[in-house]
Amino acid sequence: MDAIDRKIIAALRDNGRATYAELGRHIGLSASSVHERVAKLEAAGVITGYHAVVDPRAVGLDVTALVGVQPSDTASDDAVADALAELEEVESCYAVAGDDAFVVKVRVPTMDDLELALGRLRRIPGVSRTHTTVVLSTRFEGRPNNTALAGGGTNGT
Amino acid sequence: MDAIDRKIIAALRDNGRATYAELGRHIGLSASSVHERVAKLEAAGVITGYHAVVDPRAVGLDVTALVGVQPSDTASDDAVADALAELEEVESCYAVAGDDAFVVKVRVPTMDDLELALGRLRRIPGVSRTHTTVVLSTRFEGRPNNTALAGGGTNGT
DNA sequence: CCTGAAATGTACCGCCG
DNA sequence: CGGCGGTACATTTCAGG
Repeated sequence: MDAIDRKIIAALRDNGRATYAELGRHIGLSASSVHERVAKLEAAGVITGYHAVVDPRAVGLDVTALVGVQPSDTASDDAVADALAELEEVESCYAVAGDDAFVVKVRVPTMDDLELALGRLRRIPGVSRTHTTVVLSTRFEGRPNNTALAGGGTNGT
Repeated sequence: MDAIDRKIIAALRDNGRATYAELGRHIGLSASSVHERVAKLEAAGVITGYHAVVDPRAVGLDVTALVGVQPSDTASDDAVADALAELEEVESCYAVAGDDAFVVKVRVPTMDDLELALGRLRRIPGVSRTHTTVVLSTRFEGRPNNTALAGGGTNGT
């Protein structure tokens, strides 16, 4: 993982559909070399996938909420996390330090759906309490973070 | 925005580098038709971009935290949001209802860097208080949510 | 890491239902 | 209007050096 890999990663994070030829031109490498490096980055698990990003509101997901989930002592965290993963409305799930065991991001079409989703959350065996923070607006999200990339990386290999 | 568009969106969210030919085969449409539909979805702002997803730990971002930010009364929320956007460590920023005005997701290499980042956060003019929740593990993140896609769409046009 | 060449895919055209 | 086929062009994806 050298400076060229970091450039490739930055470029692909910016435009996941960039062609290898395009990347090569931008970096000063042949398309085949870029292809080979990308394949290695994928195989090494550095690049985990490519995804189209869809405007949530354009597909009717107008309500976002961050929900703290507090399990009762009787349930294992893993079991609760698995149950959370079953709920389609739960987009992300973090195990956290602090008052709650998990914080999840929920996205639903309407407030009514949020109420339904929270009901489903609370019906999960072992969930004793939820603490909901409604998102009023998303200022920015999933922005590239090159702190480590620029700083010269760790050695994954 | 019909059922075919929704299939295309779902497929591209799953694999953002899928070729038009591939999408066409999977859906039962010619590559040119898929190309035209995707172009329209991009122009309409439904698909906002394509991005490679990088394993944060593979690039040395080992620490994640959710930070509630409480501005003082003297600063406008927009000014604070702009200042938050200046910090590279801040990956996402949500304006929220509740005790805090914003919740931001911060990613940094180490705990020391988290301390530094929180210091920078608090030095933003108008930020009076921060409340940090350290993420112990990311169970899943940015998962597709087809609640609305499946449920029949809104009319963006 | 590059060159070269065959297979594949894209992008744009007019045409059709 | 949306979908289809065809074609020149670009890209991918091998081989080998």
